[in-house]
Amino acid sequence: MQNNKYADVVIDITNENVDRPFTYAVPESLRDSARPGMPVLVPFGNGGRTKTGYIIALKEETELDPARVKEILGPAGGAVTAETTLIELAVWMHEHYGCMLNQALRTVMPVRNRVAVRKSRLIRSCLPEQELREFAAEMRRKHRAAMARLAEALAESGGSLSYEEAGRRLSVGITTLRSLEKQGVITVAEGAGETAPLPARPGIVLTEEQAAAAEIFRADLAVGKQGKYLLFGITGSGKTEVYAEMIREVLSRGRQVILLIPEISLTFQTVERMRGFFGDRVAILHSRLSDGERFEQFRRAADGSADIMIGPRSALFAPFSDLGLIIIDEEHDGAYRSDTVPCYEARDVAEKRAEICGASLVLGSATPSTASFRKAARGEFRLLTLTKRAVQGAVPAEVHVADLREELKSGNRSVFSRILQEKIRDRLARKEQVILFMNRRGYSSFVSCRSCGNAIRCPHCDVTLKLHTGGRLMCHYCGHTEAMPDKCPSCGSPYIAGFGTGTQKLEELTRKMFPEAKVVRMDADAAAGKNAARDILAEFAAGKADILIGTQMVVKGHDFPNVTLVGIMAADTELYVSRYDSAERTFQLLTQAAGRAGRGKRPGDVVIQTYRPEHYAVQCAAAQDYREFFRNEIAYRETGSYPPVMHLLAIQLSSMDEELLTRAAAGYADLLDREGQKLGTMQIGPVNAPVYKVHDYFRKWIYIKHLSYDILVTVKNGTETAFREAFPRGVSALYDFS
DNA sequence: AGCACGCCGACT
DNA sequence: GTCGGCGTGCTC
Repeated sequence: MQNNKYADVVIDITNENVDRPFTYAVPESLRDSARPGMPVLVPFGNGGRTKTGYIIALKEETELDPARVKEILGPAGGAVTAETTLIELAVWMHEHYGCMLNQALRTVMPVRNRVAVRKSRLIRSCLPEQELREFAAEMRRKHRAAMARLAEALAESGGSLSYEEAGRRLSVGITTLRSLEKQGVITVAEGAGETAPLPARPGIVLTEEQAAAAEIFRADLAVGKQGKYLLFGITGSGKTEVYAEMIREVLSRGRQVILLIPEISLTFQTVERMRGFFGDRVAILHSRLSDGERFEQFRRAADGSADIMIGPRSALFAPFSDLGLIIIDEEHDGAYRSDTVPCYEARDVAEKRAEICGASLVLGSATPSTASFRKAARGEFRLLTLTKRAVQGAVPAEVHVADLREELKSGNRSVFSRILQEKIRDRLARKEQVILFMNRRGYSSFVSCRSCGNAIRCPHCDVTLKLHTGGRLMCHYCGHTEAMPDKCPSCGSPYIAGFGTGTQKLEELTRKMFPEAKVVRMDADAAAGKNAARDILAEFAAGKADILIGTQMVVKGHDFPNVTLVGIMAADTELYVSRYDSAERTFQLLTQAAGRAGRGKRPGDVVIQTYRPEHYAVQCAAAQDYREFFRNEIAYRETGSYPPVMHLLAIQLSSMDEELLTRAAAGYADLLDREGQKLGTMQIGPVNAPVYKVHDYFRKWIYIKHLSYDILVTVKNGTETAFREAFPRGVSALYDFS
């Protein structure tokens, strides 16, 4: 039976009117190769213009008048045919996120033209090229350290080591080892080698806990069960080794694996270790690959020359033919949420893809998202726990909370609490290192006039300008800069000054307070300047500086064994942001920052400075008690009817015309009200976005809540068209479900 | 999204 | 008289 005469093709045009399949005839030349998931060129419209489309189904007949059916012109270049399972996934995304079919298809197509235009162009952060170079440098350092350890071991063993012994010393896999042997660096003892071909057995020894977690997974696989797991393991408990063991199990059954990581640059270590374990069977995606390089990585997944795809959320769509496992590392990370249409959450899409493909799902974190931990608590995910540090002798840091209100009362007006000052002095005396974490870059948080109180604002955004060193004022939302004026623009008074503290001012204050210390700073400004990120971090890692000051950038991933003190200067900035998940974000940040101290064998200290020491996010982070945090947080979500207890549809309306936006938002709210009456939704808004104007665009939000996710999708689909008809231009709407 | 078809104002 | 405005309507 030749079921391929006609094809259902979704045209790549983003418009509701054409958001459906069109039937085309498959030409003789494509009868063999046409498959669902294939990108094709087709004539479309009265003008017969050529458009790209995606075959989503093949069929033998059509009810259309044959004279009206046009023929596919040929395959569209530059893309790999998607797996049929990915088409199913795209259809699900279309329904689940209320986006158009072509948008969903574009998202799952293995290679497409880059369209990743951020909807809010925030300040450029650390340059990716620099990040990559920095990682390369870090890897070289790690390699050197490993070689030193190995040399020591070799000397002890009299020159030859078994693979297993060498692997244990180095904490690496056999593939690495083989290449070392080739280079003549090591000699492997007779008969000690592993004979198994790929997948290579990772040359690691699991701790009891790690082995137990891996064994639960293995036992499920052995009886053909594709489970969903939450691997909840404290910082340093060795989740990566467990992943490696799980991956090995799945590969040995001839199936493929996707490993998602939040950002390649910050988890370079994980990537390198996986490459060490599994060698050239690993394909890697990252943001700096050219289209051709991306294409190559996806092609390797499609043609079977790679079994493991590691990358950010787009790696989720790797075109594997028999996907057996999806792992999401650091599953709580915000980078797993797409900020372009469709605004999908990689965790949820991964769960769906795993279901479609009959694959297992593993989410891993030291601070699981409230949503995932709730699923584990309700038995939807199997909870696997790692409670002990894998490194022998590593001690968890001791956490101190400094109440900044008390400091002020006692007359301490500096940004350093007394306990932090004391501990910094102690570390300087002991030649140990310190990280100071400050969540605000720039010099001052705003500049205002002492005479009239006027604060200088960005002309394009609804925020104050931040003072940076060199007398420039900068907008952290749109990047606008201007010179610091010498008198108040509104009253002419010369008494204008910066208030509040940013990283640059903190650097200055630190130098003043600890003149003997060598201080370096690492934030978006420093990383973009001539002192590139890698130089700063390399300098610090090499012990050439005593104190590192930085934003989030310094919190993630980096491992500095000589750091025994972390100071979190203002732990509560996030808590003042009106988002239902700000406590969760605060807790995660504090826990992660605390994890930077005491990575080695020396005991570490963390000082959390805050105006809200009583807040449970601060308390639980200080006590390093995730479960207690979860209990508090889920209770808060229940009382506020927030996700994951109820589902939330956030509709963002934006326009350059404020008056039009106000009318459109009111009109949309009416529509939603009428629709919602029938369906029993809760509605909030329209309200102005927390930052009302960005880049000259005004933004308003409308929130809809309901216990049923599907009801929210129904509401969206039932009102969108009417809204577009009422306000055809000048206002854009963005839909975000959670 | 585009492009065609279709009914009303100021220009060669 | 015709060139051209952009309001509906359709695209396999």
